[in-house]
Amino acid sequence: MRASQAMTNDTRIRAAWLYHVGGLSQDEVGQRLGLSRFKVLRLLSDARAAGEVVISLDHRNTATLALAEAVRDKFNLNDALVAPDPGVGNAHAARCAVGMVAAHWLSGLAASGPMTLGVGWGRTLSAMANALTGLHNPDLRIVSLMGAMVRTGLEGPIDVCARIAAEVGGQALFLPVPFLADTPEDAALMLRQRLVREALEAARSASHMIVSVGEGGPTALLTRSDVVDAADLAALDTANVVADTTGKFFLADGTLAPVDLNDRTPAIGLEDMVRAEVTLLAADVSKALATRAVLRAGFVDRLILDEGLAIALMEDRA
Amino acid sequence: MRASQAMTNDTRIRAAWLYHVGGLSQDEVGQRLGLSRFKVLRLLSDARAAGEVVISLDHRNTATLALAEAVRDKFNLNDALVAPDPGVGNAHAARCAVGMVAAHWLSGLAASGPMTLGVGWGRTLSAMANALTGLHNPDLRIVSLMGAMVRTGLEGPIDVCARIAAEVGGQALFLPVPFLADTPEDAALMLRQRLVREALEAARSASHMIVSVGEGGPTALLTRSDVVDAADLAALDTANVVADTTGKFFLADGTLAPVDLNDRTPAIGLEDMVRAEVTLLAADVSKALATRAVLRAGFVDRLILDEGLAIALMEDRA
DNA sequence: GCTGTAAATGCACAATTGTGCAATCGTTAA
DNA sequence: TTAACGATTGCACAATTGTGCATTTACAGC
Repeated sequence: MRASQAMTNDTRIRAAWLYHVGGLSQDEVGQRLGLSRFKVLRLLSDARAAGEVVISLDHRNTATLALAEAVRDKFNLNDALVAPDPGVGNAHAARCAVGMVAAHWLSGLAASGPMTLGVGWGRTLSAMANALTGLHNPDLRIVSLMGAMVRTGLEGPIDVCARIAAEVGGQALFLPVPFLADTPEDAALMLRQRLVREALEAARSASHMIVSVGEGGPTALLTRSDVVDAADLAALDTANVVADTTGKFFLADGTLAPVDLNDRTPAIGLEDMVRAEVTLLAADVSKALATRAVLRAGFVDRLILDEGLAIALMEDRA
Repeated sequence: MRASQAMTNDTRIRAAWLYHVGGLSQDEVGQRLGLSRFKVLRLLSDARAAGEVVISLDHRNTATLALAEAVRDKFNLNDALVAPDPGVGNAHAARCAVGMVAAHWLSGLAASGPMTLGVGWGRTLSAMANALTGLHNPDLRIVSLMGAMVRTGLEGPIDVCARIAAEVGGQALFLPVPFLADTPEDAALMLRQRLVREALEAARSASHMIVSVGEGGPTALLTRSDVVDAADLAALDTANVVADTTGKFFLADGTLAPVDLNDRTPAIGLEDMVRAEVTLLAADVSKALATRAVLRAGFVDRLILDEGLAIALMEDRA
């Protein structure tokens, strides 16, 4: 956010309308609003960053439809959606693409009737929240499936959950516990708290869950968020953990890793995920190994991924 | 649509992704897809025209919120929504703006549960169909409130109805009669046909209706669509008709005009509109007179209009 | 095969948009 | 009051995007 405090949202929104709807040039917008062209330029990119301007686009083309079908069959899924290759090798673009497709799918799913939706966290889910538009359902309950991080940006469990709820006009529920407890006993104790149990109950009863896959390794977002310390990191490494979702760490064969971290994350259990209809978001080829591991765990019903990752998975690469 | 037949949607969609999601320049997109920059340029504008790329933006700013409240109070409405001024004086931009706000409102309204939605026709409703995205509700029934035009573009009753239904994944129902019958008796006869009665029944039972306001005068879309002939036009003129909706022609004071045209348009009746929750779309200051007339008729619950028209209405202009 | 017509393409040029950087403004701390 | 710092602004220039028009291509009718 570059704009000054004095420059209210109003100017930004007005500029965005003049530009995008009215089709005026930035120069003309500037004249009309009494601003320099440069100010308008910056206002417009702020508006995009603030999510006041959302572009959504069709993703159905024969290549991705065929890929989706192939992925669905290969991994025995109910459904698979493939976002077209955004053309740049970077993971950020892949996350945007997957987020956009996921947002569109969610709009269709959650359009009607009351529903409890469990959500994970991460940059891909954050991208989905960004792309979410048009969905408005006050009877939607968005519940975070795991504890909170102390310091994150827009990607933490609470942030993702709250942003989705705000956009759809529904209710947000958080699990009021830290993402990671110091000991398994502490984690269990936290989950026994009355207020926590209430939220946990809601999370467990979610009919649909949307989670994303983490790499579990030292480069993953999780391990870079001050959540796991050096000792835990070493434990993950020696145990050969390759993936994580919803506070669970997995080995390449899809089994839960024998690390005590798995008992120290106060969150819903695997059995809850088996019960619900789980949609996994996976963006970027770098997630190939991790995605395969989570899929092997057997609780995923629907996979939304980008074209590059889909191809990698089909070719048994990386 | 400029693209050749051989150039499938695939290329267009792929180009749009590379450009909008991937952030590549048109040149880079061209290289990657083996096309010239110019081809890409045209592909992109086709994609926008085809509704494959939809941009939606926030419209809430203090100025329009205040205006909306003022309009609501002045005309005793349940609700009013004001789209920000798109900055160019032309009516097309105003229609886009109103369409966008209407689409967003509709997404919220029709997100959940089964519902029958009656729709009118015209360029503003067409703009709404264009801007509609994210709404997916197979239990939605879209029914046209009036007969069909023989020759229109994307704005005719059938087209608007079908496009909305296609976008939301719902069912479309048409009134299988011409917009205008030769005599009142013919109109009545048509409405007695079994198949027509069925559709009419659905239209009458619609809980919500979205219609737009026509000017009724010689410059209006209706009078330019080959529907009304010279004699009818003269009748409208001498009767001082200033507005029309849903096949009804109104005088400035909001009463039905004493012209036989009002008995020759096979459509739902005024009493049906009183029963339902009616949303009126009105775009551009040129509709000020007509809008006021329709509002006086007393069946409108919600008004969605653009800033310019709202100001004109508040100032009792035109 | 030939020809006329319309669509599609590519190009030169015009307009718009984006970027790095230096100048300016405002604010805080000495 | 001044020094110092960061945020904001505007500018020159670079890159990208859009347009009118001439040229090529595709194709239907003869």
